Formats: sequence, structure tokens, C-alpha cells
Amino acid sequence: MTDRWALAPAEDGGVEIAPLGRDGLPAGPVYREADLAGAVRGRPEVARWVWRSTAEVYPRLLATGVRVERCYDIEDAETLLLGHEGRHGEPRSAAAALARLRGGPVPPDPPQRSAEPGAQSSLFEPQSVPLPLADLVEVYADQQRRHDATAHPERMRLLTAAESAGMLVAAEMNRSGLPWSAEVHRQVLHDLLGERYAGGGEPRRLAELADEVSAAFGRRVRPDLPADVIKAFAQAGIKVRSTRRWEIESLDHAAVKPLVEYKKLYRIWVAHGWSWLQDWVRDGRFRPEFVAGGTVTGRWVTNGGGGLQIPKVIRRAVVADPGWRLVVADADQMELRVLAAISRDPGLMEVAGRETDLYQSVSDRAFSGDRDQAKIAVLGAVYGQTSGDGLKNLAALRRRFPKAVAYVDDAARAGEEGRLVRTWLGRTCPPAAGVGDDAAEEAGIPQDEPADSPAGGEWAPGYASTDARARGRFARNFVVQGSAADWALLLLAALRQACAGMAAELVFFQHDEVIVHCPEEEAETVVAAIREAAELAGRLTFGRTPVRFPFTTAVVECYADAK
DNA sequence: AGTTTCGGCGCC
DNA sequence: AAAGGGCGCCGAAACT
Repeated sequence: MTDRWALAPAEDGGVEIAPLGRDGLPAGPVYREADLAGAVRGRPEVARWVWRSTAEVYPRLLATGVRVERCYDIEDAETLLLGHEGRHGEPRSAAAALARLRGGPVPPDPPQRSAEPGAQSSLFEPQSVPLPLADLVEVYADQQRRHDATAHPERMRLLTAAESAGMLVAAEMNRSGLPWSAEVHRQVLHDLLGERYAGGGEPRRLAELADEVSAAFGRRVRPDLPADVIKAFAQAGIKVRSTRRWEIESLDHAAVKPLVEYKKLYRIWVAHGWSWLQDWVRDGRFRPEFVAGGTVTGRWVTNGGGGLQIPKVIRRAVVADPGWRLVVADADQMELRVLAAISRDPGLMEVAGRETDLYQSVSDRAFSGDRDQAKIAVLGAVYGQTSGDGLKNLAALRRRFPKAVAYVDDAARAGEEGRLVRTWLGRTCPPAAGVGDDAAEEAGIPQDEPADSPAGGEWAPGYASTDARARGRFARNFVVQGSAADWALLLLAALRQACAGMAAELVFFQHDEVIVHCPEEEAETVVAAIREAAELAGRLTFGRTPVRFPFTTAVVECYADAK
């Protein structure tokens, strides 16, 4: 068995490599070569490269045009395994894992660096000390045993493999970048915001709106300062707690309209305006740094440029190269389909076995055809809504799809009680999640009474504290959002394989949406590949269920035309 | 003066 | 209509 090889970069720029056996231990000699990329390029028969960190190794390979089919990221696997073992807070570096194995002092993890505008994405992780291959392999072999110790070893193996595949995709997307027309972007900014004035102050349209707001209040008010706005409303006899749009919008005051408009445009200006363009777009590409596995739920994040928060109006600037197309694909009601798959609720699976509008089908069964009510109920079930119509609608949902609602209710209870909660593949929620970022807070049931308990005793005696309820909401959402992330990783892995023989490149991924940049003549092949990858991911992740995972796809030259 | 937190809002 | 989950980013405010 020489289909998987370990790889460890050395400090001198060279590399150690060795074939591995089934037990994860070396099955042959350790080779030392001077050139990392050459060592990999020269061994196309290797099916999976085992290395400490994809972010450390793979950008260097890509820089010399070398792609790999599969990898196993030891530090990512360590994170997932530690989580599964209920040891979220422990250091996750390979060096720490080795120290735990040998009983030595465990080094803390190096601090995470953050991205800088325009900087090339991390070619190295300079604070990491290279680990000799023999040490790396020791950690890897132990991780194989730890996979076997989980409740569902085959799922855990799939999870670590899927996340490693996601890291390959992320590195490749970081290299390709999202096609971006600075010219179109500037045109959009000009249309929305008007001319820029010398000196870098507000553009014309914002200045006008600020004047309108001031005029409506009868004094100078800066609409970008919440404290100023709250004071101005108070002087006009209107008490507001904040200047959030939903709170402001319904007020009867002449300042509301220009104020709301100002806030909308101000956001575009500061977050995706001319300076953003200057900082993040180079040579026709927007390059946020995609980070796979950046959150506890398994969703990705981007480092820099707000890559996962591109406003709809700005998507006009995402334009394919001449002769190329963007295949934009969006999973239809993914979270509800995932809930069906993980809960195995017969009724919901039957509904999710169709490609038609899922919310309409749910409402036909539980809400007399009122689609909006069905959607509110489902979102309430998944997000843990605590008041309003959601609760009433949740009851109707529970009657019709009892197993599905029970699944998220159970997760919420487990979260409240500080028990571990897992996604379908075994990604595990930290027991204290949902109460801020105090990772040190250990598992356990808070004993305090809720601070906001009404005098009438709306909460039953001994009801969970505010913190515990926050943990419950987090855990409730975690099983759905996290299992959806599991599935999405398998989707990406399958789609990446399908694109391997083509010019097509994955250039964007946002939770349930992918964009592939490809020559026009490949577009229809890519569309088919996405549909196949989605169904394959569904089977691999959740086993054989009736649940389908349809996508809405569009072949366009401009992202904004996709919806 | 430099760093952290807050308020607000963009996306899913 | 309002409110639940996950993120990142910006400037201002609050802190050291």
C-alpha cells in the first residue's frame, strides 16, 4: 500500500517524504529531496498526501503549477478529533498533538495572524516550526486510531477527508481569485453615490442626504453617528433605543427616509467603495483569502475584503473573462433538506424528495398553503425563535413533522445542559458555545436564575438561564447549519474532481452557493457536474435517503444577472 | 497613541 | 412585523 504518502517540508526548503501503510506508519524508506514541488510532481501515482497544514504546503505547490488530487491535513484533523473528544480548548498544532502523545509539555498554539489588504495570501505560516516527518507520522498514526474510537468511524473519516478537500479548494480559489471588473465597479459606485470630492470626504449623494437629514431635524446631524441620531430624535420627541433600520423605518418623521437611504449608501461607501477597490482588486481579480473550517459550524470564512458579504448591487462588477462564463449555482432550501436528512422525518423526507418549492410543499401539509407561515415556522425551528408568530407556527410544524422538530429540540436541550452536540458527520459543538467567546467557560449547567425573568413567573422554576438558552439556540442551529456545511464540503470535493480535466475553475463558494468560471463551451458540462456533485454529496454524507439536493443554476457573464 | 469593544449592516 | 443562528468589516467610542 503506497497510495498515501507523508510529506514534511524541512527548514532548508527541502522536503521529507515517505510512503505510508494501512496503519498510518511508514511502509518504506524516508526520502529527502531538495525541491518540494519536484518531489510531488514526480509522484503522480500518490493518491493522498498527508501533511501538517494545507495552508503551509499547498500554496507553494500551486505557485509552481502542481495540483494534488487529495490530501490529509493533520492539524485540521486534530481540531476535529479534539472537538469530537470534547477537548475543544486544547492546542491543536501537530507539535501539541505530539507532546500529548509523548507526555511532554504541550506548547500553546501560535496566535493567528490576520490578512492585510493586497497582501499575497499566506505562502508560509512563519511562526510554525517544521516537524520532522517521523514525528508527523507518529501523530497521524495516532489520529487513525482516534477515528476508529468514534461512534461512527466511517463518518469521522469522511469528515476529515472532506475538510481536507475543502482546504485544497480554498487554496485553489485563493490563487485563481474572483473575476472582477474595476471599471464596472466604479460605474456602479458613481451611479449610487455620485461624484467623489477631493480630500476623500463623502461623495455627493451622501453629502446631499446628510443635508436632508439635518434639514428635517432643524439642526446639523451626522447620520453616521448613532448617538447623534438618537439625540436628534429625542429632541423631536421620539424615543429610540438604537438607530437600527427596523427600529427607525416605522417612525413618523421627515428624517427617516433620507436617513435610511443614507445608511444604505454609507455602508456601500465604507465597506465596498473606492478604497475597497484599491485594496482588494488587482489585475481583474478580487482575492479574499478563503478559510475552510474557519468556524465551529464548519462554514467557511474569508480573511479580508468581506468576501462572503458582497452586496447584491456590487455583484454587477463580477464579470467573466471574454469568451468565458460564470456558472452560478445556488442550492434550493438547503437547510430544510438537510434537516430532513439528519432527522429522518418520513414526512419531511418525502417532501424533500422533490425538486419543487419546499416551503410551498410544507405549507400545503401544515399551513393550509400559506407559504410565508411555513417559512417562518421552519426558520424558527432551525434558529430557535423565542417569540412571535414563530412559536405558534412551530406548533403546527411539530404536529406534521414531529421527528424533524424533535431533532432540533433535542439538540437545543443537549446544548442547554452542556452536553456535546454533533453534526451528521461528527463535527462537534463546543459545550459552551452560544454565550459569547468565553472559550474557557467549561461545560456544566448554570445554576443562576434568569436575570430577565418576568415577575409573573413566565419561566417555570429551574428553567435554564439566559446563557443556557443561548447555548440551546446555538446547538439547535449547529446541527443543521453544521450538517449542511458537511454536505457542502463533499459537494465541493466532488465538483473539484469533475472540473479537474477542464479549464473550468471554482472561483467562489458561499455556504450554499458556488461559482465556476469556465469557457463558454464548458458551461453546460459544468452545470451537469454541479447537479451530479450535489446528489453524490447527499448520498455520501447522509447515506441513502429520498432527499434530493437540487440547485438553481444560471450561466451568465455577470454575477448580478444570476438572480 | 495604540488597542479593544461597540453599533450597525452586508451576506448566508 | 419581529426575531431566532452563523460570520466579517468599518468607523467611532471606549479603553489602556
